[in-house]
Amino acid sequence: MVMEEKKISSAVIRRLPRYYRYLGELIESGVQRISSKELSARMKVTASQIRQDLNNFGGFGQQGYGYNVQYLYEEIGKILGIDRNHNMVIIGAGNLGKAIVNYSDFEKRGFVIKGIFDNNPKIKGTKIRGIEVRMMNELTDFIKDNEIEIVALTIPKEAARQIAKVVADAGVKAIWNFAHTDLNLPDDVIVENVHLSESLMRLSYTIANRK
Amino acid sequence: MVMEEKKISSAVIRRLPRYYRYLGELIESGVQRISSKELSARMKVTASQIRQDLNNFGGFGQQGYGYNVQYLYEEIGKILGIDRNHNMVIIGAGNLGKAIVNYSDFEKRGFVIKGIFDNNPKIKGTKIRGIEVRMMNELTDFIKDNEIEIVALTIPKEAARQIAKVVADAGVKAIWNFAHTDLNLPDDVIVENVHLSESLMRLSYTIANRK
DNA sequence: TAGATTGTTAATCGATTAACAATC
DNA sequence: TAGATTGTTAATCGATTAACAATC
Repeated sequence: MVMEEKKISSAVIRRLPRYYRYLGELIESGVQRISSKELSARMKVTASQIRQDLNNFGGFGQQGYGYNVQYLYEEIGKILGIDRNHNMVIIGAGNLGKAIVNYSDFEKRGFVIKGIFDNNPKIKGTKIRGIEVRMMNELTDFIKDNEIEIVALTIPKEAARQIAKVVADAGVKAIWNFAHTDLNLPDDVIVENVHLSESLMRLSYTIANRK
Repeated sequence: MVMEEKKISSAVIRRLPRYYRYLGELIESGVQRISSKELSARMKVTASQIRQDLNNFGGFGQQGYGYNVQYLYEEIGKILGIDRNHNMVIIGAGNLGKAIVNYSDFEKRGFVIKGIFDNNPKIKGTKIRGIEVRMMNELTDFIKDNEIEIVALTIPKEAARQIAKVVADAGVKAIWNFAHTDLNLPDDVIVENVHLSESLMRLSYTIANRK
């Protein structure tokens, strides 16, 4: 019997990491159980939405009680795939690349930075948080040898479009794209975009159009 | 007679900067006119959506012809509020703050970085792209004296929550928040979040759950 | 047991897509 | 004029909210 997988909407997926973050903070402050109503007040969403969202993945709560914070936190972690490690490389050792390398929380969540790549020979062999900076000609072999799943692109858009193809061919599963361009790649390569200039323009729109 | 302003949905606003980016690239490649059909093919959205989105703001096209690329680009720029300058300060002179300061495209779009603030006395008075690093005690006066509209927060979450209140009181219009927390501020302060860890978790979700 | 709160169905609301008359 | 393509209304689709029976 073939399981008919219910398709989870991207609206739900967008909210999951936020639930995870709030649950993490609840754990830190020693809260052990929470109702959808109380969580909804903190997060400024409806309790109904929380229950609907969670029930896409199964019933994690208990009638009359609410949700066990620790348990729900772990379950959402599993759903998000951060219950295991993901090997990652950063391409572009500029400020943005360095910022990602130095942000230790990613590693805590299982995103292990195995290498940093740049095209500037002057910084070849230098280290950022103990991780060696390598040149681009090593990239394809490095991806294969180190089972790299994720590539973060913090380089200009023209280079990003070109390198994206290279790393897709090398077999990475996903690209975390900070370049100000869309990447046209085969469907089996996941692309998650962080378009900072678009974010800033949305902010500007809101300034310009608020009552 | 009071104008009944039609509320623009956030889904539309999210797409506007992307239209703007594509139109900019069309201008660079010398394209002078484009139909919604052709643009839809490039952007991988429906032509119907493009026409609906644009018609929230007025009729920019011409039947039988399509849209004048330059004109539409400028009109969307006006809608996004980037037809004028916005003074900005960056709080946090770490790698992420530096990345923003050094990314010259923001300035090209009218986001003028007037100051950089940090709490590390060792870098007081140093310059990043010619802009002086100042200490936090100068912040409130600086915001008022320089008509700062936007504050980018690239500092840890605890500091971000505290400084957000300070700059809101100082009268900034909007906060571009890179800290891994939500900011609870009065409704008249606009907050645009860039939660990198949430972006990375969505990517991880997609890896874990793809067919 | 009584009260609380979930899981889930139904109702509503909003966004996207389709269709086509208007018109350049 | 004939062809192309917009602007806009109508139809569809999907997401959010409300309601409530199930149950801890």
